[in-house]
Parts: sequence; C-alpha cells; structure tokens
Amino acid sequence: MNKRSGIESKKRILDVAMRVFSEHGYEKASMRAIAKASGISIGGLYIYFKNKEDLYLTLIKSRLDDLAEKTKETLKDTKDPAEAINTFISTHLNYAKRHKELILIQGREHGFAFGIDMKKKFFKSQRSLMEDIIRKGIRMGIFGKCNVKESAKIIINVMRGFVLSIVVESEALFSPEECSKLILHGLLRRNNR
Amino acid sequence: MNKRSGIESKKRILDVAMRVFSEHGYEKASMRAIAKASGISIGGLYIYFKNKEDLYLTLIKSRLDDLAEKTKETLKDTKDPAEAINTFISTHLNYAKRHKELILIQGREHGFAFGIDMKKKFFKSQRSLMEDIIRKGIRMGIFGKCNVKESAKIIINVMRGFVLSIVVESEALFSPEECSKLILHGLLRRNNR
Amino acid sequence: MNKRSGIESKKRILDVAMRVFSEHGYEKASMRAIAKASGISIGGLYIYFKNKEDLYLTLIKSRLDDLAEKTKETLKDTKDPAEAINTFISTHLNYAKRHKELILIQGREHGFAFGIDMKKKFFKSQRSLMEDIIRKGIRMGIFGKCNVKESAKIIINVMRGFVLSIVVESEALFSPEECSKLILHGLLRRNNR
Amino acid sequence: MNKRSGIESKKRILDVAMRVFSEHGYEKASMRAIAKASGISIGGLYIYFKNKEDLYLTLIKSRLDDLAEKTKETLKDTKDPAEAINTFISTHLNYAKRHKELILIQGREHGFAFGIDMKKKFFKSQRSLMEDIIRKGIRMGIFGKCNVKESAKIIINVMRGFVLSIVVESEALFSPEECSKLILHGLLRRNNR
DNA sequence: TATGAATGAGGGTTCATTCAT
DNA sequence: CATGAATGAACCCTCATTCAT
Repeated sequence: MNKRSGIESKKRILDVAMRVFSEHGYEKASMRAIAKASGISIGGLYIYFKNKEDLYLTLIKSRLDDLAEKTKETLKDTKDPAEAINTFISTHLNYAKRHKELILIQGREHGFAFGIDMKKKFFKSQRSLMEDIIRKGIRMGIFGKCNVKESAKIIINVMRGFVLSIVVESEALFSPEECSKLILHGLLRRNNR
Repeated sequence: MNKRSGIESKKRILDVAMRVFSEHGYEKASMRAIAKASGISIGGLYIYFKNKEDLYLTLIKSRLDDLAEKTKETLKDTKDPAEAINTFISTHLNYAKRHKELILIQGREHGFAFGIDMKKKFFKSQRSLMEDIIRKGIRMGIFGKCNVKESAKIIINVMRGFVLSIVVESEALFSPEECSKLILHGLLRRNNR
Repeated sequence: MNKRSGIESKKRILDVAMRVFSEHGYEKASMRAIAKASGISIGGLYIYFKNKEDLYLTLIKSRLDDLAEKTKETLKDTKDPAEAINTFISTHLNYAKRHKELILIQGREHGFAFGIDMKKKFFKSQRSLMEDIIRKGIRMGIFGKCNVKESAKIIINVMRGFVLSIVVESEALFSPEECSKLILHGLLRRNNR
Repeated sequence: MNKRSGIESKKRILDVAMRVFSEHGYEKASMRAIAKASGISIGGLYIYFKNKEDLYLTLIKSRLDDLAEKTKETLKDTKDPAEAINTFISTHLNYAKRHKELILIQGREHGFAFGIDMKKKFFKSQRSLMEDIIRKGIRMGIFGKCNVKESAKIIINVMRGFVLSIVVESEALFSPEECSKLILHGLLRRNNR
C-alpha cells in the first residue's frame, strides 16, 4: 500500500526475517509470518526473493559478510599478535552476543548442505585470518612453536561453541578476557619464577 | 503383523530415528519416514513413544547419558589433572566423531526450551567435572591460578564447537592432542628454556 | 488376568462404556479407553461385542428396555388418567435426571439410522402408552376432546426436550409437577367461577 | 485457482458445511468432504475459518441469529398473548422443519461446552420472550395463574423435542396447531359447558 | 509492482480392528 | 478365553508457492 522503494522494502523484509527466523527457527518460521510482520503481502516477498531458502541465505550472507568485514577492520592496525588474539576473540564474542540470531548459521535443521558452502567459506576465511596471527606470533618469538592450522581451528571452534551456548544454556557464556587468557597462557603453571 | 518383542521394536525405532533425525533434522524428519525405515507401521511408533517430541527426547537423553557415563568411567582412575584434561577432551571428541548425530543436541530448532533442561543439566554436570579437574590441578600446583569456572566453561565450549564443525565444515576438525596441548600450554612461549 | 465369568465381564464392560460414552460422546469415546477402564484387554472387548457399534447399541437397548419396563410397571395400577399423566412424566423426567447418559440415545453424531430403528420402536411404544392414557381420559370424560395421537406426540416430545436440556443448559430443567400441571390445565384461565 | 470473491466463497462453504454437518454429524463430517463439496481446496477452508470448530460455530450462530430475528419480527405486532403463543410455536416448528440441520445445535458431541454458551444464550433469550408473553397473558386475565418461569421452560422444551424428533423419528412430528391447543387448553375438560 | 485467495502435498496423530501368542 | 502389539486409513491442519487481478 505504502509506496516504498524496492531497496527499502527488501531491507525491511530482511530485518524482519532475521527476527522471525531467530525466534522460530528456519522450518517453523513461515513466509506468512514474515510477510505480515514486514507489512508486505505474501506475494511481495517473492518479488524480492526467489523463495524461502533464498531469503534465508541472503540473510545469513549479509550477517556473515558484516562480521568478516568488522573483524578485518578491527585487526587492521593491531601489531601485537597477542593483542590480535584478544581483539579477534572479543570482536566475535560481542558480535555473537549482540546478534544472537547468528546462531541460525549453525542451525542444523534442514538436510545437509543448506547454504553450507557459504558458511564454510566464512569460517575458512576466519580461520586463515587466525592462522596469520598465530604464524606472525611465532615468527616474532612471542608464541611458542605449535601446529598453526590446528590451533587456529581450535580457537575458531571456541567461538562457535560460544554462539551455541547462547541458545542452549546462557549460564555457560564466558568472558572474552578469560578466554584470551586461557588461549594465550594455557592451564599449566608457568614455572618462570 | 510381525511379532517382535516390545523392547526389540523400541530399540529398532530408536536406532532408525537417530539416523533419520541426524540426516534431516528434527523438523524435516517425518514420523512416516521413521516408521518406514523401522519396518514398523506409523501407528506402531505411537505405541512406544507418546509423540515425535518424546521419541526425540528419549533419543537424546540416552546418548547424553551414555556419554556422561563414559566420561565418568574414563576419568575414574586418572590421577594427574593434565592427563585428565587430555582424557576428557579425547573422550568427548572421539565420541562426537563416532556419534555425529549428537549435533542434534545443539540444534536450535523448534521454539526455545525443547528438551533444553535435559541438555542444560548434561552440560552443567560436564562443566562441574571439568571444574573439579582444574581445581585439583591448581591445588597440586600443576596449573596456574585462573578463574576456574570461566576456564571450565571455555573448555566445554571448545568441545561444543567441535561437534558443530562436524556438520558445518568437516575440514575444521582438529586433533584431541593438539587441543589438549593448546588448552594446557597456551599460545605464548614459555620463557623458561 | 482375573478370572471372571463371561456375564460378569460383559456387564462390567457395559457399565463402563455407558460412563465413557456419556462423557465423551460416541465418536470420541475410544475402545481403548473403555477397555482400560473396564480392566479388560482391547481384544477382550471384541469377544463380547462384535464391534463398537454393537457395544453401543447393546448399551442403549438395555437402558431403553429398562425405562420402558419401569414405565409400564409404574403405570400398571394407576386408574386415574390425570394421575397417570403425572406418573408418566415424573418417571421419565426422574429417570432422565438419574441417567443423563440417555442423552446419547438422541445424540446425532453418526450418520442416519444408527440404532435408529431401536429408538423409534421405543418412542413408538411410549407414545402408544400415552395415547392409551389420553383415550381413557377422554372416554372417562375427564379429558376434553382432542387429537389423541398429536397430543401424545407432543407430550413425549416435552420429555425429549427435557433430556436435551440436561446437556445444553441445565438451568432449563423444569419440575415434573409444573409440567403435569401445564399439560393438564393449559395456560388459559378456567372461567368456571 | 478460480477467483471468487471472498464473501462468495465463504457463503458457499457455509452452505455446504451445513449440509455435510447435518448429514454426518460434527465428528464424522470431514473437512476434506466439505472442501470437496464446496469446490474449494482444503487449504482454502482455512482461509475463511480458523478450524473445524470455528466453521461449525459460525454456522450455528448464523442460524440461531436468524431464527431469533425471525421470532422477534413475527411477535412484534401480536397483541393477544394466546395468539402470540400460537405464533411463537408455529414460527419455531416451521423453521425447524425447514432447517432440519438445527438439530446440530443440540447434538451432544465432543466434550462439553462446545459453543454451548452461544446456545445457552439463544435459548435463554427465547425463554425470556416466552416468559413475557405468559406474564402479559396473566396480567390481562387471559391466562390462569401459573409459575411463569417453569411454564416458559416447558414450552421451549417442547420445541426442542420437536427438533429432535425430526431426526429420530419423523412420524413423531406434530402440528403447530395441536401443540398450541394443548399448551393453551390442557388435557382436562373445561367444565364450563 | 503488488496483492492475497487459492492450491494440495504432506505433516503429526488417532483409533477400530485383527491375530499370533 | 484373553492379551496387546501391530496395522493403516483417515483425520485436522500448515505452508511454500502461484497467479488472476
């Protein structure tokens, strides 16, 4: 009814869809509900998005791109690898806390490979970012020798676990500071007196 | 009209359901499909399980109980905290790899709080197990001082992330050894030669 | 499990079924529920009754026969037609109040002609009983001239309406005395000074 | 994919539903059957009615409102209470004969209180209409003294019984004239010559 | 562009009835 | 006689998607 620019409508739909998807999960979120909450007709949805999956994927992609962008941005002028780890972790954790919906990314509701390539690509790039940091740390003599690839994977996975715990048990949320500390120093006591 | 013992049928259903749920996710897994794959009629399913949710929850609970049992068992005669960490991690990671379906546990499908109490309870108990290990390590002077609770949370979350990566990007799987190493030693170089 | 005589079991089933049918209606009453409440296996039900319909019909018939018997009994030595009307009405109304389940008789849940012949037969016989009373009253000069058949029908229908109101709106229940009075005297004022 | 106006479709569904419900009863009437007979898809039914119950209730309400309206209309300019009784009875009986489906109103299907409030309200209002008539008759000295409320109840119940007999045994139908006569004059002979 | 009525496959679930034990 | 696991058709309802307007 309201005359809106196409772009505006599309953005509006995406915003609403994020909310609806994160509230009900992919399967239970209905196009009808998204349409209604967007103030757009059902048919209207299909003007902007090929189908439900397309809408969902577009959504996820935009969020993932956003986080990737943010990460790169923040890391840009961090020289110290230890601090970079710190920054990386807190950026991710805070982003996750702010956009709980991201959990959806991981949701395993639909059969395999549902926008999975996109997600893989995202995680891969984040992993390689982390690898760079670690490698640099080792090169600079700040970090001990270790399997760079494996370590990067592990750290990325901590973040992934964090996202999950937002949903499953909020009391499991941990602080970015403690996380950095553990990742950097480990549990074992440093016997340097 | 095959006559099978009730127990046999129930077990058969649970096995098949695990497969179907993990293949399609909760929402997309249909009772029809489970029935067919079980070689049991649709109505037959409802003899053993009140409804779909009941079937799902029973499933998850058995797996969770199993892992909890296994963990406790393995940890029983481990004296060294560092080794305990090691054992804990490899037990979980290997279990997850063997029972990829466990991912379901984490799925954020259907509205909130869907068997979530059960899951919370499980994670809480695992967390407290981990806390005990860390506390013991500190008391013995093997681990450095740290926020026990936070550290436990983080370690548990690494495991959680691992489970997820099984689905999302198998190349992100990491080795239990490297994981223990990172958790124990941290990234920073030990400056005691 | 318990060894019971067949007759005893059959009676037990009928009693329970009456309760269950009247609580849930024919369609919603399940054989399973009747079996459970009877303490008899599902299969057991089918030993005594061909099927659900058979069970229902047997039930209704027994109640109807019971009421018919009771009516005849009570009327046997009533000489005065006016008193007979009185007796007839209060017998029916009280029976209905005591056995609310009778409503089922009228329940129109299933397609036409579901034990309808039996019901017709019952009402026909009650009607002819009433006709006899009225005819006798006219013959004796106590009742005024009227269409006997029509009047009988109407009176029977008052009873039928009463049964219904038990379910639909209990506040519509009326007293047998007032009913007899209306039927006998009518609304118009008697201008015999 | 026939495009019909919403109102047209809704009306069409209601008409068909009335037929189907009255033919099979609420429980046995299936949405599929109603859809098919309406020339509308199953899903289409749910555009206009929230669910089966809603469809049923809407149906009943419209009929009840219709009859209530008709009654009031007809009674409006009837001055003589005796004639009013006459009118009231024949209006109801004729309406019932024309719309046999009204029986549904009374059906005791599904658990208690299923649109029962609506029905109660209807009957209550009809009852109070009848009470007014009777009271007026007494005041005018045309009717004898009697318990107004009870009498009204009884008369309403005659009508109710009539509706039922349409289904159970059509030969029990009686004429409005005879009914009015009985209600007005009673069975007893008037002893004023 | 935009609408929303219409579709229809498919979902979870129930239940009368059968039959091997 | 008695049991109750098993069957499968049928029920109500949802929802992504289409298309005449």
